[in-house]
Amino acid sequence: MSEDDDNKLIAQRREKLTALREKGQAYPNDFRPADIARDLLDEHENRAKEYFESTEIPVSIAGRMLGKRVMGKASFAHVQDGSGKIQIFLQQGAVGDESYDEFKHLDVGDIIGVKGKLFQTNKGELTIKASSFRLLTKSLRPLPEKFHGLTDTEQRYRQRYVDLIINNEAREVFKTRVAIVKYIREFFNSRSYLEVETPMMQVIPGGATARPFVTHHNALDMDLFLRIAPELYLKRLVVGGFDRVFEINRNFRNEGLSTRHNPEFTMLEFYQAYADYNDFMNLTEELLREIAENVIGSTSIKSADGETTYDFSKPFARMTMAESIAQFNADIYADDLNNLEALRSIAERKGAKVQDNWGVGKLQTEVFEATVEHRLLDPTFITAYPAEVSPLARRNDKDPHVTDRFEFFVGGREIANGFSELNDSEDQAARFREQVAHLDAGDDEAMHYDADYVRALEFGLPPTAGEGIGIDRLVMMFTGAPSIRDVILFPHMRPEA
RNA sequence: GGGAGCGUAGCUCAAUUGGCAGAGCAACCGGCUUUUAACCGGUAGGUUGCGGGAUCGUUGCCCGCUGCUCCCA
Repeated sequence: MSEDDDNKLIAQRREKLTALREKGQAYPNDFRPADIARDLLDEHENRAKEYFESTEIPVSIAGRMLGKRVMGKASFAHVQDGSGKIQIFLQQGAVGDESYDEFKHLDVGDIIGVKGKLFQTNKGELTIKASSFRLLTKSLRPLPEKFHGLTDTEQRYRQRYVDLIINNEAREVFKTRVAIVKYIREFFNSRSYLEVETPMMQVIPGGATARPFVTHHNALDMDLFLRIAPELYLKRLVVGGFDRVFEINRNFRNEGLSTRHNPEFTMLEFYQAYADYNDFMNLTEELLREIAENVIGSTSIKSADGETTYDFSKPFARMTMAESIAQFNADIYADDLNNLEALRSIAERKGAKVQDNWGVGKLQTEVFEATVEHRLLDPTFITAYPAEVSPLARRNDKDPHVTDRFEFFVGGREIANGFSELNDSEDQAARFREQVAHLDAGDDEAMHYDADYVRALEFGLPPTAGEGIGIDRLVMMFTGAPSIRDVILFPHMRPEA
């Protein structure tokens, strides 16, 4: 945007600011509110009107003035602070002629401090009857209209500060996000997990299959990659003896933008020694049900379009990938899922991607993603992912072609991915070599060979379960947000103009 | 990367077949001492996203660019 986009409205307010400067300090910082709106409302909202006539409750508050209503010699407005908003009432006789005249010339959006006492209006609203007020910060830019608010999605994302000032729902979504993250942190802390931080800049981008961002370290004159996952570092910590660790932090993936993809997003990953993927399905179920009950306040979660609800109260469904394909595709025979030729024609028929060098496991996964994933509405665990698409997961004892892995779905979207960790260093080395072959064949999402990680495994990773949960998608699900941009404060946008 | 739609006053939106670009809110002036989308009267506010083209004439038609939204890969 240009530096000079002033219009007449802004020019008028600049004139008011100039007048303020001439009178003294235009940006004072010596007002200290003793109260916040939410506490005043919680404590006094339900009192009888008469209570305030016999009991004087002196209060002071500071915040942004919204909804100014001047009616001759008396005025109402609301003051919004970080906790909420409360109404103020000014009478010319109470604040004085000069001060009242100043109030009449305040603009909606100005930040003020108010002192007074509580009372209840005839309409029953708890209100501060002002004895005095002060302009603390002049607002130069007009806010969006009070009734419709700011609806333009582009401006809501680019100027999130305006969105937060004016749209209560936006504020609530982000407060819910904070509450969910806080709940998760306490959930793991109370189970003796250590919260750790691992590198954002990695020499070898590992732990997931995705294209990384590249950056450059000048002093070392070498390229570094922004991490696509913390997984391999967290498991190194389990090798080091931290039996239970978790990290909530940013990942970066160099992919397209969509309603479900932001180039940087927040991931929860957690690892526990002497546990397996079944233990983690149980733990996940416990965590999500508790978030629904304690943060959202309901185990039936509304979909983004409001037309469906997802039930978190009953046990989450669990089935293998092969079972789920059979369940949603009456025309696919179970035996064909293990026959490369048959599977290839099924995949083509179902509109899934097919490449010549793909094996049974990859093709099964493509068919699953094309025909099953979007239909998994109520909370569902899908297990037994093919080893071919799970290079870091432990093979199943009975069927080495699949792994002890699950993904978790709600509303047709993947929320979590967990598995018993592959702690056989020789198998891991072989799987890395397989990935490198894909990499050499031109698959720029395939994994690199991480020799230090294999070395760590050679020291001995105890039997361990691990899992990642995408926090942004989790918050979308719990808040019914249609786009990931609604749950990220400052989502990535192309530059303006 | 491909397709469709959108971009008009600070905000929310109009503008008939291509014929003077308008309303509500916000702002400014005036009135009003319990309003809450306050109310009443008046005033002012525009490079119609950017650039080109066709036309006597464009917000509207054509081309290019740009940002956003949705769908697809």
